[in-house]
This record gives sequence, C-alpha cells and structure tokens, in this order.
Amino acid sequence: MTRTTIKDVSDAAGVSIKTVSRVLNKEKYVSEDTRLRVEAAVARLNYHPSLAARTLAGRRSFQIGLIHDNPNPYYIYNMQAGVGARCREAGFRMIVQPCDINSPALIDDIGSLIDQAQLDGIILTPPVADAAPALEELERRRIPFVRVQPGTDLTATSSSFIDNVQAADDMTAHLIALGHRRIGLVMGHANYVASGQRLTGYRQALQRAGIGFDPALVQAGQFDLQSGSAAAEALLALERPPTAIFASSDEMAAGVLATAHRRGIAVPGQLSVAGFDDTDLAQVVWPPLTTIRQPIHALGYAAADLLLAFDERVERRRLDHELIVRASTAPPGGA
Amino acid sequence: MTRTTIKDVSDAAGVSIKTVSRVLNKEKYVSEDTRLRVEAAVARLNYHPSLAARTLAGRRSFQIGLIHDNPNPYYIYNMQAGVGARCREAGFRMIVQPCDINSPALIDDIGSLIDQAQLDGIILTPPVADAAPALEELERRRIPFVRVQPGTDLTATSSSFIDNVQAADDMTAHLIALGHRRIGLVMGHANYVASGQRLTGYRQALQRAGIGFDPALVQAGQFDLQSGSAAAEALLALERPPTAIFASSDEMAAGVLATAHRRGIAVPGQLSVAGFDDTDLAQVVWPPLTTIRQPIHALGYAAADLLLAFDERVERRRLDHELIVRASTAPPGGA
DNA sequence: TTGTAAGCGTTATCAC
DNA sequence: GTGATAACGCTTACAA
Repeated sequence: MTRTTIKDVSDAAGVSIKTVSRVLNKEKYVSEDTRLRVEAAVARLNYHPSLAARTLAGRRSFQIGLIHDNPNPYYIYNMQAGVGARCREAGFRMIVQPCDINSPALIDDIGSLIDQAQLDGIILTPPVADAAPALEELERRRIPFVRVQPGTDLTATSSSFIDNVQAADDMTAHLIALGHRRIGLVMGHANYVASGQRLTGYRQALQRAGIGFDPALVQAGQFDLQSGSAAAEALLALERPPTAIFASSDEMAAGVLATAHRRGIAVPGQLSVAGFDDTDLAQVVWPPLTTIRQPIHALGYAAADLLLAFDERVERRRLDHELIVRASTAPPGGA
Repeated sequence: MTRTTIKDVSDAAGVSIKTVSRVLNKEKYVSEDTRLRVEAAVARLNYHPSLAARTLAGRRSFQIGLIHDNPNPYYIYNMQAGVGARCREAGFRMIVQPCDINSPALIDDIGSLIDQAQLDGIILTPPVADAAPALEELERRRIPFVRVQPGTDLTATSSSFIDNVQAADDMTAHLIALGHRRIGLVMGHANYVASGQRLTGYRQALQRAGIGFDPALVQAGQFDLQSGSAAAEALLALERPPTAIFASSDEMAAGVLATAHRRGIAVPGQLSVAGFDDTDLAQVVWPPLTTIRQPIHALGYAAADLLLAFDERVERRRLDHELIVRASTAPPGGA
C-alpha cells in the first residue's frame, strides 16, 4: 500500500530521478528516446506526482484561488465552471473560497489561504474585485491576481469584463425603438459597480433619444427576486407607471414578472419587461422577455487564462493587456 | 520576502520545533504555560503552516474531495456551502471536482485526484454516489468516503440522505386530503435513484387511499424547467387531466406553472401544483405552491461531518451509523 | 543530454 | 513534558 514515487518510475525507465522530473515538467534537453521511455513507464505504473512534494520543493503549487462573495448560485456555478475548465487544461487546481468583504477578517482569510496553500495566483470576482483592503493585501504580497468585472482602477490590473454601459444602452435603445417613452429601471445591488454602469447606459440611451430622466422611474434592488418584485410594485403604483421595465438582473426580472402576473397585468401587451440574463433563469421561465446575456463562463475562463499566463513569465507583476468579453444582445424574443 | 516557518515560531517562543508542532496539532502533554507562549508567538508572527509540508511529512493532507456530476447550480452551490462549512470548522480544505459518470476515464480522474492531492476522504453526491466503478475504485484504494443520497447498498457505506419515499408519500397524501383524486406526477431524471423513490412514495399514498394507479398520469422528466413544462403539456392534454400535479423538483414545478400560465389555467383554483423544493426557486417565484423541502446544505454538512469522523479513528474503514436528515413538509402555502 | 547532492517545512520516531 | 534527527517526494542548483 505504499505510494508510487518518481523513484519507481526512474527505476522502471532505467534513468535518473532528475530525468523523470525533466520529462514531467516538459523541460528541454531530453532526448526523444528517453522521453518516450519515461512516459511509457509513467503510464504503465499509473504514476501521479505528489502535489505536496512539488509545492514544497519548487516555486509553484499548481493551484490558484477563486475568491468570491456572491450569493447567486448560477453566477458561482458558471464562474467555477469557466475558471475550472481553463485550470484543467493547464494542469492546475482551483481552490474556491467564499469570503465576506465587509468582515475585518477579510485580508486575514485571504492571506492565510495564500500562505497555507502557497497559491500561484488569485481570481477575484465582484464585489471582491473592488474590495480595496483585499487588493492592497495582494499587492503587498506581490502575488499575481486577476479581477473579474472590476469597477475601479480598470487598468491597474489584468481583468476580464463586459461593457456594462454599452449593454444597458443597447437594451434601453431597443425598448425606445419599440416605442416606449416611460421605461422603469430596477437597479442592482449597491455593492456592485456593474449596477452603476448599467444606470449610466440607461441614462445615456434616454438622453440620446431626447427623453428626460425621471428619478421616480429608477428603483433600488439587490439582484434578487424579492427586490425585483418590490421594485415593480413601486413602479406600477406610480401615477404614471412605466410601459416597460428594465431589470438589472434576471432574478429581478422574474420578480417583476411575478408582480405583473399577480396584478393581472399582461406581459407583453400592457407591460414590456427586459433584463440582464446573468443566470439563464428568467429567459427560460418566461419567454416573453428580452435579455442581455452576460457570459459568465467565458468571463471566468478568460480570467484564468490571463492569470495562468503569469506562469510563463514569473518576473512580471502585471500583464499589459486586458481581455474584454463583450455583451451580446439576445435576439429580441418578445417586446 | 521569505516565508515564516515553524522555526521562526520556535525561536520566538524559545522552544523546540517539535513543541510548536505539538501545539499546532493539539497533542497532549504540553504544559499550559508553553502552549500559551507558542500560541502567542504564532499570532504575533502571523504564522500559517505550509499545507504542502504537512501533507508530505504527515499522514494527513487536511483536504477532502467533493465529486459531483450535476448540472444544477442550486444543488451544487448549496452542497458546496454545506460541505465547506463543516470543513472550515475542522480546518480542512474542500476540493471540488466535477466528473462524468459515463466516461471511461471516470475512475482515472478520481484516482489521479486522490493521488496528486493525497486526499483524506471523498464525498460523492448523486448520481456519482451510485456509480459502481467509482465506488469500487474507492474501496480498492481503501480511502474513506461518504455518499450523499445513495440509492443502492444503503448500509454498505456511511451516507447522509433524506427519506424520499416518505416525503413523496407525505405530499401525495396531503394532496389527497385536499380532495384530489387524479394527481399527476412528473418524475425526476432517470439517473437519480431519488426519482424512483419518489414514485414509490406517490404510489404508496395512492394505494393507501384506495386510488387506482394510472400510468398516464406519470410523466418522465429530467429535473429541469423544460421537461417540467413539457410534462405539464402532456398531462393537461389528457382526456381526463389531473386536478393536481406533483413535480419531483422545483425547477420542474416552475415549468408546470409556466405551462399552466401559458394555457390560462388558474393556479390554485383549476390546478394545484406541488413539488420538491430542491433549490428554493419555485417557492419564491410562485407562492401558490406546496413543497417538500430538501435540505441540501444540511445533507452536505452531515456528509462532511461523517467523513471527518474518520480523522479520529484512522484504522476504521467504515462508520457504523448513518445519518438521516429527514425531509420536512413545508407549511401548506396554497393548495 | 544526463546525473548527484542539497534542501523545501513539516511530522514521526525515539530518546531524555 | 520536551527535544534531536531522520524521513516525506520532489525541484533546484551544480557537475559531468
């Protein structure tokens, strides 16, 4: 019941331990012949190197961390899938760690994770991507990190993001083109910079169309169903209610639809509903809905891709490019 | 920029390395006095032991694996949260690994994960919990593992589960008590043993009430929205449609409700809808719904709890008890 | 192109 | 109660 080690492989292949290590790490200067012999031995013995030993001896741990503070299962699931996919390709492991950006223990939590696991890099998703204490701690430790959908200091670090302003502008313009003049907006959680960006896009499109901005048409929300419902109640109770409501997430869009349903308002017909499709949720339940799709999986994959590029050039602290995954407007399904 | 090691701590505390190690591992035979001195030094230096070194030198890696093959974000999210919570309490790390139970590479994938990370144990969620090749591989390697909601060989290994038969029986009986005689059932994905168990409970309740079983009232489903919608279409198109529909997941229940809505059928009123509440989804969107709540978080927490108990008794291969998290019937919200 | 030797930071073993 | 010292399985020098 003892473990298969690199020694077993080197014996089987008739070479030294170091040569096996060379093959494992794809180093240069290994003859084609010995490389094949080693690989054969590895496969025959079903050898898998100990990550603990590699980490202890080497400079890399082949592990990166994914830090989040997000209660949305769909978001987390897709983000993990995207980051995980890129990690698997590169032979890395992803360590997922939830956190609380408002906790004083935040930087301790992240720091001890890095220390204990000797992480090679970190991916921060919103709202952690804009948590100043966390960013400072990572800078101090000089550990490579990539932010997903950051709202501040966009050029300070590598990051992957979609253009929220443009996306919200597109959708608002779409609703205007359908003839709407009073368009309600349900904003996202205040912790997320995306919420403000979406408001900006909304206002931008209104202004371009010469439609005055009415603060009464903008309601606060927290990205979840309940706040979407509540916001719709408020909007529909206005003296001059909107003819269209644009929700900053699909969960809130579902909440808007539930409220409309409850009040006997026909959708579409009496009310148009649009939303950001963060989670594939609303679109499936309620076909008469127009959405802007946010490619979360792609955002995660791209973030991991940026991060793992550090591997090749350990000296560099930052990459000199950013990757932008653009939002795509879904084909207008309803109105 | 060099790492803080156990040596630094022992110097600071004026004791030997071994003594620091003793404190870290909560071993006996350390005087209260030196223990406090060591703990103070640890805190002062902000020391975090290297997991790689502990794993390499010791018998434990302080890591367990969570293996799943489940496309449901809510399920995975809550399961991870439950398992992760127990791990954190115990100072363990959770490694999440998706897999494909139909792939021939399944046991290789799991095996290499165990080898590379030196996992101390494994948690299998459905449907992996019943994947024979995986179970055999784990048995062969003699690694502790716990199954969540297993369908076969319930007593063969430790596991956490709810009583699906009883839960489905309860719900069906509830619908019967409301006066329903024709109750449709939308079954879950065929890969999951829970699906069959729920059918059993449904039939059991019907029989007890002296209601004949009508196969036409049972529709296949895959736990997702679309299949719920489709199943409802089929049921409502029957010559004698059901007056109540019981869906084996809440996503399917939402699909049923969407179909009813589309067809202009009032819920409740013309149709009662009930479902298993796996994800909190349907209940929030559609209040007029009765659900059986499946405590996924608790199932994960319980599984991790069982698994980590091995830590105390390394010699044992199996625990001699099972933990059952019973399903609880939610207060009848609608009808 | 290949091999030798010295760690990496902890735990296990066995003394004191 | 406490402390030396040898592993653990690999990578990093540095030779050959």
